[in-house]
Amino acid sequence: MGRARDVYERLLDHYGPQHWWPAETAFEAIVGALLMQQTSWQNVEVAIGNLRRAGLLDIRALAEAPIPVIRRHVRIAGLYRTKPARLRAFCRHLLDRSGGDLARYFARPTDVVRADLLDQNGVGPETADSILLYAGGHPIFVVDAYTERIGGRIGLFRTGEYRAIQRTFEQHVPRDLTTYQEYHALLVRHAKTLCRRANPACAGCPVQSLCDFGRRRKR
DNA sequence: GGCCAGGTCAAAG
DNA sequence: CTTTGACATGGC
Repeated sequence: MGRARDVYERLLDHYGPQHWWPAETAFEAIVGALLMQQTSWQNVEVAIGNLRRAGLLDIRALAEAPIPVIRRHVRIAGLYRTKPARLRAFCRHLLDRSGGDLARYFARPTDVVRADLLDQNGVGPETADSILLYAGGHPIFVVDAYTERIGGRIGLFRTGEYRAIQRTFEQHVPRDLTTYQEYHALLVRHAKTLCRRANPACAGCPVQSLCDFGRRRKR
């Protein structure tokens, strides 16, 4: 067994299941993923609440809404000059791709959907994989800044290349939807509690000796 | 006040 | 092909 899997067990033991992504529906998960970029979840939550109250948490409604209107609701999530347009364009794409039927949209091989997602403006590897994993039910490992930082720090991989990091996890962790969802969630949870920035005292850390911030780990 | 947050994209080197 | 800058708000 690889260490990537061992780390997972420890994080799960320590924090328990996280039940991510915090979204009611698949579409909400998509909106969240698109808004989440480079912002805090708290702001995204507010933005989504705004959209919901305005009746815009709906593919068709969002696809037809004027940019300034969308902007008013999601401004709090930052990057308000790019996110609203990307959000709307994405909805329009979903519509003419599958008539807004998400189940149908995702009902294709993972690589095919992934490629289609990456073609959309504002959708990079992480956002695409988050959407696949949390909205589409596709078992694919999400690599975010925390994954790279923590994983690199504890020596799970050397590279900084997205696909390579992803492969590392997918090779050592059973290809299971819930497991992938939990692992990602646990890494975020862990980063937010103990491993944020350089934490000199990492006592009580669930990955303990592996979580050695500020110092190169010896092999 | 400065730095950062669950990135992405276009322009340089 | 790798690195760098811009994007923008809110919280600590």
